[in-house]
Amino acid sequence: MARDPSPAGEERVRDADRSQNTILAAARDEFAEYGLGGARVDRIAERAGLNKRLIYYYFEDKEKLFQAVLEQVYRDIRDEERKLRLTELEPATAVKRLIEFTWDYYREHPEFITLLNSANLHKARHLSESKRARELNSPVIETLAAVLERGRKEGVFRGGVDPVQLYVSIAGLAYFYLSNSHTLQAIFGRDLLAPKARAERLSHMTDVILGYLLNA
Amino acid sequence: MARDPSPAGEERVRDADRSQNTILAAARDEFAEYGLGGARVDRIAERAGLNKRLIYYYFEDKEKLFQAVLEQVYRDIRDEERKLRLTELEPATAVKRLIEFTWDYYREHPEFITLLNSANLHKARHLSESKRARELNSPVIETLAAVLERGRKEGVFRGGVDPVQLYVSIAGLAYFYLSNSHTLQAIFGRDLLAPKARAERLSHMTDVILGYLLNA
Amino acid sequence: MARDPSPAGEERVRDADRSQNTILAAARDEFAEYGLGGARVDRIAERAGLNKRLIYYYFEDKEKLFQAVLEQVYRDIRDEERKLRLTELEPATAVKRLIEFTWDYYREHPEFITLLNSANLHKARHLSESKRARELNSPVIETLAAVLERGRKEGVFRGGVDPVQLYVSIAGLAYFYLSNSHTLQAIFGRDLLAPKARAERLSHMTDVILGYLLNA
Amino acid sequence: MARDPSPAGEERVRDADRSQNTILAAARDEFAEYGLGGARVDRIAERAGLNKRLIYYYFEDKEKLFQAVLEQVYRDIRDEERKLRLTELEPATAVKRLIEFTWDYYREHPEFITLLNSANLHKARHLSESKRARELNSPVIETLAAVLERGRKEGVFRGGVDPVQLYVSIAGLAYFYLSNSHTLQAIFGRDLLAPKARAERLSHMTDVILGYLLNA
DNA sequence: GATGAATGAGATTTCATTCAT
DNA sequence: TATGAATGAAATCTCATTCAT
Repeated sequence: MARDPSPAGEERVRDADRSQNTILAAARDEFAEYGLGGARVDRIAERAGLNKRLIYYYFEDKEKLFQAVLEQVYRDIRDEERKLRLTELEPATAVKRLIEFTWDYYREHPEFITLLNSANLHKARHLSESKRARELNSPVIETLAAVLERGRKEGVFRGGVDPVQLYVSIAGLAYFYLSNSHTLQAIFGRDLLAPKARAERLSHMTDVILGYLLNA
Repeated sequence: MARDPSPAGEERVRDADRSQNTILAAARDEFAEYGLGGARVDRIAERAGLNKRLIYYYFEDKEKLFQAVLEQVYRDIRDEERKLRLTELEPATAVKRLIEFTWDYYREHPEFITLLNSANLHKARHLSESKRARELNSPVIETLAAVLERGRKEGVFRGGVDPVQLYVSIAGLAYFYLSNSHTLQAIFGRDLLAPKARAERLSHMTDVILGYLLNA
Repeated sequence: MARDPSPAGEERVRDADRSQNTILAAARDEFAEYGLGGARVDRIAERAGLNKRLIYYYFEDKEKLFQAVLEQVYRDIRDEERKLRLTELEPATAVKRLIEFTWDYYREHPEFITLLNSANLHKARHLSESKRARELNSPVIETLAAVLERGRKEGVFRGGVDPVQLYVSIAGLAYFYLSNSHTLQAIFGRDLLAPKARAERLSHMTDVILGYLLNA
Repeated sequence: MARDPSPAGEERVRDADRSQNTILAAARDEFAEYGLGGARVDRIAERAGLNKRLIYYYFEDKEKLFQAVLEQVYRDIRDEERKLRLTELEPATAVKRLIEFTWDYYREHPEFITLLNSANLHKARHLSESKRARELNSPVIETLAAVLERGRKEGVFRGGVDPVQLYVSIAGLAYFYLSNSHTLQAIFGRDLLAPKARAERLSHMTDVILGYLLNA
């Protein structure tokens, strides 16, 4: 039986897809490391092992590529958040789980933090111009609302807590520590990313949020 | 009597100082708006209304200028922190005061936030190379330690609270909300900087921190 | 009866011809709009609704395509000129007819003008390399010679008029006005292509040529 | 007496002026030879013997440079036209003088022709955007009007001749022959720029215009 | 005959920096 | 102290063309 030299249509498509994804991953790393302004298209091509021209072929220009990267990293975190299944846990456990998840995700995806900072430096123009911005809303907000409500009903949580505010607070406690770890270290002289320091931070964050939420 | 075309020594020095400060302010705005990578030396000169060459004359190169800007904005916030006089207040009031100060300062100095983000994107290299990094340590840490200790002694605060962790947490609650306001708005569709939203955020932050600190 | 997926030979040939003509028309428009240097192969493919590769398949490269376009537009005008039948008219009427034809043809085929300008910018290299250049000679020259001779014999036209010079003059009177209408308009502030202005130009051209030719 | 190493202020200014003029001349030649689309900024810098960056320093970008070139060549021809002093001549001599001038100027400045063609290919956008477009109006129009009027009064010229139409016609007779000399040659097989052919063309043009203008 | 993916060379433009005074 | 002119290196992006079916 002879080898078929012409691949099926789907396979051809997959090649284009693969190239696009390779570029996307390379771009994500480059943008994360240098920011939008400091990123170099040449370096992205090099990282991807693909011709620079192909980047323009698929993504039009640097700005659009950045937008594509942003959409991608948001989709990634949302996918993970969707897997959390917080409603199946006790309210306090659910909140603890969310704090841990947030902390771990940010730690394991430092690119997410720098990319978000870059996006905000540009006033999130790349997101507001995105047609998919709608889909990027966090699925956690709704689950967290349910968790808070259940906790309140069961008498363990205080009432009147806005789930968006709480979500932002949890994020903020983790984000600031990790995003600014270099300046904090330069100024305080502590190694904030040493295992012990990291454990202490997570513990502190949990104390703060639960200390606030739990009824005495 | 002939006009003297060359100003006296002191005057020249004062001019030099003024030029330096003008450049510094222009650079701060430019770096804040575009980040280190996106900032343009030409634009800084234009903002300052001074010749580009002067920038190199006084600050050697773009990186050193960025470093000078960073040191300056840190000195500015530390100066303000020093005016807080938290020890003169009741512990809970002192903490509330610190939260409000942090929130207001970040709000009124958005350039501080973007500059810090830029510094961290570059792994705070500009700070660690600075000879004045030592002076940039926050005077609040020590005062906050005293406040926490007094609160604990008076029985109003829980014990075992690390002042650095708390300081970072307060900063984080404010910083993340303001730094990421553009992406948050693009995704949640809320205007986070409307007066009402701002008041709610400050109120929530205070609730979280005091809820955590105060004994029942 | 099974569907035949491959069209019959003749059909395929007809498809090929059609594709070639589609490309040719698209290329003519593109070259006319942007010149040889400014034309984009991508845009030609887009205009033709065909794959870019086909252009190379049929025409080898951009230069050869331009050459093919040039030959085509010359063939087109020569075909129209052949339909004029000037010898069947009175000499003065024949000349008037030629002036009107020239004016109308240039007006209705602005692409002819810009293509000729492009060809001349490149020193007509695309024509001199063409094997069909011979066929591009105007059939009008000979008829015009006959018309002039008859007019002279009948005593209505002056003698000693070179038909090529006259042909070029008629063309020039129309061509310059239309080719340079944009700059003329920018400078004189008149709208040269308004109906009234157009009628005046044709009238003037006829006056000039007949004023020159006709005996008193 | 020591050489003064610092040139006077005016001399410094002249250096910048000289650079600008050098660039302008180089750009004029390049644009004339290759058109706007085909011109290369690199080649302009090379022709000028100056750093490519300087072109952007003085002229912002390629389009603005083209605009500056256009303004310049228009100013040049207008300056020459102003020197004509047609009103001092007999009407018929004045018109002959204008025809000769137009013919000679176009012959000696082939760049003017190709630049105008380029400008028109771009719909004279570079002129209409120019603030100096007003100044580019030909001074000849008014003088020609006076000449025509005087000729009519003296009974040598026909009446009712629009000076703009006549100006355009004279230009057209010369322009078309020279602008399209390459295609004409490729098609007619004549060398249109040989001395004899040139003399014949000028003679023919004069015959046409005066044949039209002069009363019998 | 027809096509989407890919590429190398080169285009315009940008930018930090230095020169010359 | 201050400045306009000038530059080399490198950035983004373009374009005609070819590859692989």
